Amino acid sequence: MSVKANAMTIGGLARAANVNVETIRYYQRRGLLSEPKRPPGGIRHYGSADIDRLTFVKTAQQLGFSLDEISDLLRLEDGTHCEEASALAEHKLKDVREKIERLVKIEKALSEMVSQCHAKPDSIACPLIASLHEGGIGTGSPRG
Amino acid sequence: MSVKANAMTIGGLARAANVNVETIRYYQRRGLLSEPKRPPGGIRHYGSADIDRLTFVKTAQQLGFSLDEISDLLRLEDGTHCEEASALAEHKLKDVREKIERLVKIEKALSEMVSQCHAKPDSIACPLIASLHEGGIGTGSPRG
DNA sequence: CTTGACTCCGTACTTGACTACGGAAGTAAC
DNA sequence: GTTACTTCCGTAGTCAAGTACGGAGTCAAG
Ligand SMILES: [Zn+2]
Ligand SMILES: [Zn+2]
Ligand SMILES: [Zn+2]
Ligand SMILES: [Zn+2]
Repeated sequence: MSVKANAMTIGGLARAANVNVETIRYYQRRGLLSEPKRPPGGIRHYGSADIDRLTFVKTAQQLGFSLDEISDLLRLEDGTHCEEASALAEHKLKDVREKIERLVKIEKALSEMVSQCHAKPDSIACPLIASLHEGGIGTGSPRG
Repeated sequence: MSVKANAMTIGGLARAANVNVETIRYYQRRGLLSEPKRPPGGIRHYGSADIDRLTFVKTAQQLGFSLDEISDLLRLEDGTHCEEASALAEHKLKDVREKIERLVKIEKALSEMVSQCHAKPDSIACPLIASLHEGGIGTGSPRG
C-alpha cells in the first residue's frame, strides 16, 4: 500500500509515520515501540510493522488514550483479550462523553456571555466580565 | 452578601474559595491576585473581594481560559473594554467548538469499535484492536 | 580521505498549573 | 510559657509528553 520499505533508518521511519525522531526514541524508552537490534556497530533498520505500531499509538492517542493506557492496549494486542480491550474502550468512551458534556456547558456559557456583551455595547460594565465573577459553570472542579 | 468576613487569613480564604493555600500564593506570584500589605511583622488579611477574584479566575479557568488568558481578562476587568473582552471570549468559543467536534468524532470512533467488539465475541482478532492499526480519526494531529 | 548528513546515547530542558519542603516567626489554646 | 497550629518566603519538585543538546560513531558521496 502506501508503505515504502523495510530498510528505513529511524529518520525514515519518523518521516513515514509523521513523527519526530526523538518521539520514536522516547516511545522506545517507554516500551511502546521495540528497537530492532542493530548489526554490530551499525545502525538500526525499521520496517512497515514499526509504522503500523506508530499508527496504532497515534490513533489511540487521538482517541484520548494516554501513553500508559496505550501500553495496556498493546499488551492486549494479540487480539484474544476482547473483553479487556472493550472494557478499556468503554471506560474511555465514558470519559469522552463526559468531556463533551462539560464542553457543551462551557460553550453555552461562553456564547451567552458573548451575545450579552454584544447586546449592550453601551452598558457601563461588560456583562461578560461580570459573569465571570459569578462562578457556577458547574460540573468538574479542577481540584477534586 | 453571602461572604463572611473581611478578616480572613490566607488559610481562611483558601477554605472559602475552595482552593489550596499554595495555589493562592502561586496566583499572587503570577499577578492574578494582589497581596494585601501586612501590618508590621504580622499576617495578611483577606476579604470578600479576594474570594470574588478567585471565583473569577476559577470560573474563567473552567471556561477553558489559561492563566495567561485570565491575566488578559483581568486587565479588562474595569468593564470598559467590552470589545476586547468579547474578542477573547469569541476566540475561546471557537476553540471550544473545535474541541467538541473532535471529541464527537472520537466518540463515534470509540463507540463503533466497542459495538463491533461486542458483535463478534468469537472472532479471532479483536476488531477494536484491529481498528487502531488503521489510523485516520482525522482532524487534529497532535503535531501540526 | 574528507566532508556532511545521519544515528546513537544519555541527560537535561520545556510547558502549565500547581504542590511540597524547610525553617523562621507570628498567634491561639491551655 | 509552652505546645500546636498557621503564616511567610524562597526554592525545588511533580506530571505528561515530548524536545533539545552534546559528543561520538557510521555511512554515502565526491
Ligand atoms: Zn474485541
Ligand atoms: Zn467582582
Ligand atoms: Zn462586554
Ligand atoms: Zn497491525
